Amino acid sequence: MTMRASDLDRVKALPLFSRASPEVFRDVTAGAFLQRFPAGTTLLMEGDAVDFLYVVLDGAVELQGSWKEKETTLALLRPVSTFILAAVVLDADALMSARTLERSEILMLSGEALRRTMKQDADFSFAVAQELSGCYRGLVRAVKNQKLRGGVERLANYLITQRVRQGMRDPIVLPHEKRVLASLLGMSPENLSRAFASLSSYGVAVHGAEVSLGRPDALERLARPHPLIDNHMPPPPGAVGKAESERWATQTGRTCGSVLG
Amino acid sequence: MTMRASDLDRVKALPLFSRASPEVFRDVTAGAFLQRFPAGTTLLMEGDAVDFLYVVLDGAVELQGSWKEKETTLALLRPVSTFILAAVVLDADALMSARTLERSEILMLSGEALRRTMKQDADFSFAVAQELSGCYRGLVRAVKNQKLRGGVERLANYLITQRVRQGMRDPIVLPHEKRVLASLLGMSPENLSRAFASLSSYGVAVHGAEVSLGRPDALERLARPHPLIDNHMPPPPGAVGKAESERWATQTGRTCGSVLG
DNA sequence: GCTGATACTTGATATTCGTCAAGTGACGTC
DNA sequence: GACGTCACTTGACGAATATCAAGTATCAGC
Repeated sequence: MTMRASDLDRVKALPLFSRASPEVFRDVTAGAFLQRFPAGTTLLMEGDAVDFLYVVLDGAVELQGSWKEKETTLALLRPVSTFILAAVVLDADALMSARTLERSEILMLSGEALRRTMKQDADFSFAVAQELSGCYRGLVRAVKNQKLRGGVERLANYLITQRVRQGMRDPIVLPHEKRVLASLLGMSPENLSRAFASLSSYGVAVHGAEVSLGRPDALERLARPHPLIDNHMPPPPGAVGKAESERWATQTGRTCGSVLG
Repeated sequence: MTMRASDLDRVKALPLFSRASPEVFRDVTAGAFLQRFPAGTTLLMEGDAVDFLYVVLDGAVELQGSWKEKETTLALLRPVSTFILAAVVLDADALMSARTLERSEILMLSGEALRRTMKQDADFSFAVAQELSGCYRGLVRAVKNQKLRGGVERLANYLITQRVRQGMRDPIVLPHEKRVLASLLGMSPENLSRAFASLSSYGVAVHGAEVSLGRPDALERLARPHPLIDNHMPPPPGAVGKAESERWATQTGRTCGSVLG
């Protein structure tokens, strides 16, 4: 309801739907609705039944997991991204919570309609499988990043990835609060500060959310970015999904959440 | 070639294929071949192009990722399991290496045939999407396990999961070498030894590959297993896939690798 | 301009974890 | 039966990381 045509176009541009026939797109968006949420709203709790496929059209969403009073960020989503596709396909409970980091516009598509459409249209099913494959590979990268690298190395690679995504501009700007970034990188906020400090000897200078990579070459020798972990990409010409991203191996997209930042 | 009918039956029983029509199953297994490998054989290297969907029919396979001379185990596979489905669907390079831990029988299905069949049959495509969703959720669990728990906690939960899978028998038997287990749990072999030692105060006694959980209740209070991380399951009545496993939320299967052990 | 809240930083300390080194034990070969 | 290999264990040490505490900075609201 109350959905701009331009919003629908942006959804249609997602790799999930870009090759779908008009009928399939109509079926899948039937009964969909657009909703605005303030910052800090919990959209979904771990363990909840999942009835919708969510699409972030504006704002920012954090996916997090928790255990024993501890929380960790699993992914940070910016427009245009979908999330919890896997739970929708299996009609299962959510494995992570989702909360808005800013005031956000979220499109909600009926999970039941999505599953029904999949069973009727092989091409659409295939597109969903491709999307899921991209998400899966994003997580494989995340596990490798987490298990093989130390905190400083994760930060260094994060900065290099951001530099590529932001079109090689020099002062890159951190897209999220540092405490959220710390959680994504798997460290305490205090340690993130110290990690930034220890990167100063490689030319990194921090001023608020602006980070200048003074000597990218030196930083790169430390970070040792690797295409099978970091999935660099050119600055998004259009909305690109994880599946596309994974196929070209030199891009990364928005769909399903940039698990590595 | 030289494939027993019972082998084909076991493949057909995989959730990926169990609901497939005879024609679909014929198409997907066309040109497939069965191969025997000795222990320690590398089936696939990180970065290699992936031409086949692999199915472990006998033996054991380790999936690992590497960076800068370091390696880590991402999953351990026992029969009947498939692997690198995501790379096959996207026709992309492998993000992990695969090597046999024992003498193994591996069935190799043409990736091209699989993709072609998916585009022709919506039901099969849907089954693939379900399988991928299960694999994705397995990885989400793995990331949460890795980021939220310490080494001893990961080991304790691993032991509890094994106990459930092995039908609550008391001396459980570790299904893999301790060094491999250590890599899966994200710690050094030395630290795994120490972690076992520190669990002795909770009743855990180790004799070679046999581990007795003397006081499971005490261990459980330390481990705090959680259904949104650990995916316990009854001992496999038949081959069950990650998708099924994820749907019922109280099972776990073989397909795509038991990422949590 | 003051004030409170919040994010961030910095230091001190404790815990976890990896590495190096030595030693034990099981197993297979000769 | 002696020997070598390899997995595993144990101890000592250092590096990485978390935690607690205090201090700084920024910003919104009064």
